[in-house]
Amino acid sequence: MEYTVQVRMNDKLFLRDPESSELGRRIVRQSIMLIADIGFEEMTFRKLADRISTKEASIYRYFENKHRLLVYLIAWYWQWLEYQVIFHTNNLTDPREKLDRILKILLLKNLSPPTFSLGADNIDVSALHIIVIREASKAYLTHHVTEDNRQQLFKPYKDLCGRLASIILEYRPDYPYARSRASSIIETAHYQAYFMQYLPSLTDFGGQPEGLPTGEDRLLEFLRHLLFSSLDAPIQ
Amino acid sequence: MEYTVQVRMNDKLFLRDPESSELGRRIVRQSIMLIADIGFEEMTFRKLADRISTKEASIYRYFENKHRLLVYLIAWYWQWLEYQVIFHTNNLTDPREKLDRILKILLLKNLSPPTFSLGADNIDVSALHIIVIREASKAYLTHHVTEDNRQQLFKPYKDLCGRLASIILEYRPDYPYARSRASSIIETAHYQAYFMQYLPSLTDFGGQPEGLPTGEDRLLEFLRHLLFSSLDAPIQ
DNA sequence: GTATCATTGATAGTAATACTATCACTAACA
DNA sequence: TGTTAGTGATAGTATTACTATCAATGATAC
Repeated sequence: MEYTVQVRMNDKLFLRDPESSELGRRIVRQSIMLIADIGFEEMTFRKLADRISTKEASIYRYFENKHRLLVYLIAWYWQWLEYQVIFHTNNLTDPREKLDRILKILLLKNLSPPTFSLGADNIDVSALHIIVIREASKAYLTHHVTEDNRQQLFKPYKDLCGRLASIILEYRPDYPYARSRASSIIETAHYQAYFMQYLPSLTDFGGQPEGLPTGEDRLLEFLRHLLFSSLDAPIQ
Repeated sequence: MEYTVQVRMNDKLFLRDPESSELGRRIVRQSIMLIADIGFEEMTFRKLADRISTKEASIYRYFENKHRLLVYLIAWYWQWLEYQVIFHTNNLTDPREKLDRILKILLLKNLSPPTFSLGADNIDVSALHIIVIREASKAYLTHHVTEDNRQQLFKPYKDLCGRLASIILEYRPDYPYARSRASSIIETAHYQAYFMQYLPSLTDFGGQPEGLPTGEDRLLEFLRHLLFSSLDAPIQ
């Protein structure tokens, strides 16, 4: 039996629910491939329309504009990731283990099999992960953050951070920066992954000599050290 | 006597050196005001030209395109910041104190007086700081990072991170993640400052009740704790 | 079976953007 | 006095980010 857990997306994110039609699903799935491929700035609704043999105007019936489509994809990813977190930490009691597991999930390691991937069929989560790393900050680093935030567009990200923060507090109840710690470890994970690939001199995970741990593994080690050193240190 | 230390910018960043003419300087200074005001996406060379009473084509004689102008501004900021770091840590011997000082500089606290501001006259560093927080990542989160990187466009940022990394190693010679620690603390400083202002629920620095430290002060405390807990923790 | 309704295809069009090209003018300089 | 660099002024192009309209289609309701 296959479990596919549908994500309920905020309906401010779209004009017509893309999961409600075949065309809508193609828009979402193929936009992920296209953006991962050529980047968000270079992606246009015309190129996307050509790719899925439809018309620009049809895409506009689902998404108000390009930016909303990006926000939709990112929001979907965070909801998917929160589900992964819930799923993989559910049976754990030790908060340290939970945090450790979450770090791996952030790097898309030890994924649940596709059977359990959230949302309907065939969303390429790896491609989406690439997009999140390179484009997610563009979702909120805009002149209209406040308005977008008022429409709850960033709620999935906030929810994930909130969940992570509460596990941090399980581990260390008197830690005074739980929310900042949560958001900063997530951002750091993505930034370092990006730097590792494109600006490796900004990291310590550059070359991968034979027999040694890969960049990804060392990044994970770094994040672990970063997170637990801050949570284990005395306050003040 | 006034010291103005000229920044020598990478000449790949511009077509004609904007510091070499009055118009060029107006372009740089007013673009800072305009971008800080309306955001990078909304800024156009036409609006900028109108603002300084020149023509679009004249701006294109200095900067190849909008993105290069952004990269130029960001690069200028990093060079300015590195100068601040050198200046303010020069007389210190204790690496811990140096690091502490650098965190303040990252938040633009305890600035050197305008007398010592690097570069020619009247660059509004506070406005530029706002731009760096909101737009700096757009300088490298592009599809053409690799090409831009090959042209050394990000050298100022790398230099700053390198300098910070070497001070980290002064403080803790066997710390294995000096470069990643350097880049991540800088990114975290900016992200948290942004979140604090626009998405405060992602931080712990939201409301500022009377008599308590301001958000900025608590952010600084957080960064201090984050940095030193990681550098003081045992490895493995 | 027919009305109607929602969805898409197809075409067209607009305002703005991101440039490029050209040429005349001016001030500096050689 | 001639040359040149820099700028102003105007014009123009390709593309983008949309909006509008209407016909074709296929499903559903009666």
